[in-house]
Amino acid sequence: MEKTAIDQLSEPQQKILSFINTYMQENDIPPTIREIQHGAGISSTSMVSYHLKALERAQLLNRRERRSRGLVMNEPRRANPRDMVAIPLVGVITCGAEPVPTPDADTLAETENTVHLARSMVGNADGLYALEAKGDSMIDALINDGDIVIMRRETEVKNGDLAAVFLLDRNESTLKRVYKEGRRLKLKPENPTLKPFYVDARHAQIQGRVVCVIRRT
Amino acid sequence: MEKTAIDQLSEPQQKILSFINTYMQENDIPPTIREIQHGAGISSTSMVSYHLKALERAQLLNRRERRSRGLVMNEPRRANPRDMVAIPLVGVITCGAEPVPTPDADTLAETENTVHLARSMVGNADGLYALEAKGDSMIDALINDGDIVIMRRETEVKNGDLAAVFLLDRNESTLKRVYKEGRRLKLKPENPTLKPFYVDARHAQIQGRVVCVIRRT
DNA sequence: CCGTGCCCTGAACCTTTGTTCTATGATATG
DNA sequence: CATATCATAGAACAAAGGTTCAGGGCACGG
Repeated sequence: MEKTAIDQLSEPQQKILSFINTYMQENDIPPTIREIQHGAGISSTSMVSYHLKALERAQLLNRRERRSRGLVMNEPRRANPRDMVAIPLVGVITCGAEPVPTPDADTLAETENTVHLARSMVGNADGLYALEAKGDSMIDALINDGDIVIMRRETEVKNGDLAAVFLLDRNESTLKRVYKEGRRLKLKPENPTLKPFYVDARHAQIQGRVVCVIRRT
Repeated sequence: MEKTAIDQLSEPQQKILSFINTYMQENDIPPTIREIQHGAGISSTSMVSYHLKALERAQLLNRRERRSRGLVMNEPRRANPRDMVAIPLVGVITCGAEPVPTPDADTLAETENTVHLARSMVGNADGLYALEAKGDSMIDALINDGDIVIMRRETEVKNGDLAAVFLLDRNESTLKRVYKEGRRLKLKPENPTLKPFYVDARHAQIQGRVVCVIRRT
């Protein structure tokens, strides 16, 4: 029974809470005491302060003392909103031929198409870019036409990582799980019904690691 | 050549920009002028103001006049941070037997595991829940062990939607593209190398629509 | 040499904003 | 009834915070 009884808050407190929420929706930053006062129809700043203390006791928000706009909402349902990453959608993976494009700074700057993901899904944003899969050729990586592949530009990967590998002798790139085995690489399709195969490590070049695959339907 | 040349900003301006970014990462709200002053090692508030004006001209940020913490970052790479959805991870899709769990309000409230996605990826948050795929049995839907499937609870779907269908006669559920054809349903595996098959519409029950599939590696 | 465009200093000014204090009812609580 | 406790009003204070101004140095091209 110790859950925060959001329903049995006094009416002004409910008003304050909902005002704060809509305000933050619109402005991205918390309101000031006086903005709350007017927005929630409270008569004085001291009353706002009074109610805020109550809401703080009820664990519905925290405050940073004496900082302007020092409200911090306690909403477990909402992740840290800053934790979103925009990933540039820089190109297309086609039949496997031609190297998967690895973008440079210029192409990144020109990209207007982006994919948004929570940072918790992809970690650090450095070197991330997104590719759209075209055609059925990536089927052995369980990737379908239209899927979005999130890549991180890297030249080395750990054993078992799913990576984009450019095969010099075939002049094509492919997405496979990579394992170093002496001076050759074992490339294992993501599709468990298919067999792995092997290439000379000197004829393969790691282009990036697959961080995430997304299929929108 | 009219692109915002982020590289040729003066050193103090770069410092200010990067300070604002780290500050907002940590605190969720923009810094004050004086916080910038100290954080970026600027000698006076007027200098901060001066540089902020320059950055504003360069379209790198906007300001709300005379509002405390009135900075608004202009980062095309960052979406509206409020547009993130937390989706409860309610269960597991196993071998296909037993219905895919469709959560009720209670189980939703108890969920502590959530998947965060940009609203732009999934649309409305209503009825969304997430399932983790276990085993290789979903291979014909191009879904692998460990993949996260984002579902929206629905009982009707449009032709061609990827949906979870519970087959009464086999007592199992499966993810397939669904097409109505008279009084039977065509169920088409997501894997283009496999053939579709047909079931009597009265023996099939739509449980939800697949909104998105996510593979983290 | 002079204007122009930066970058900078130091200070002052005034609004915004968080906090606090006193006084006043209303409502129980014994 | 006396006395806590809660909700409220109004005002004032002090600190935080945004803005502005007068002035100085430095480089560079006319």
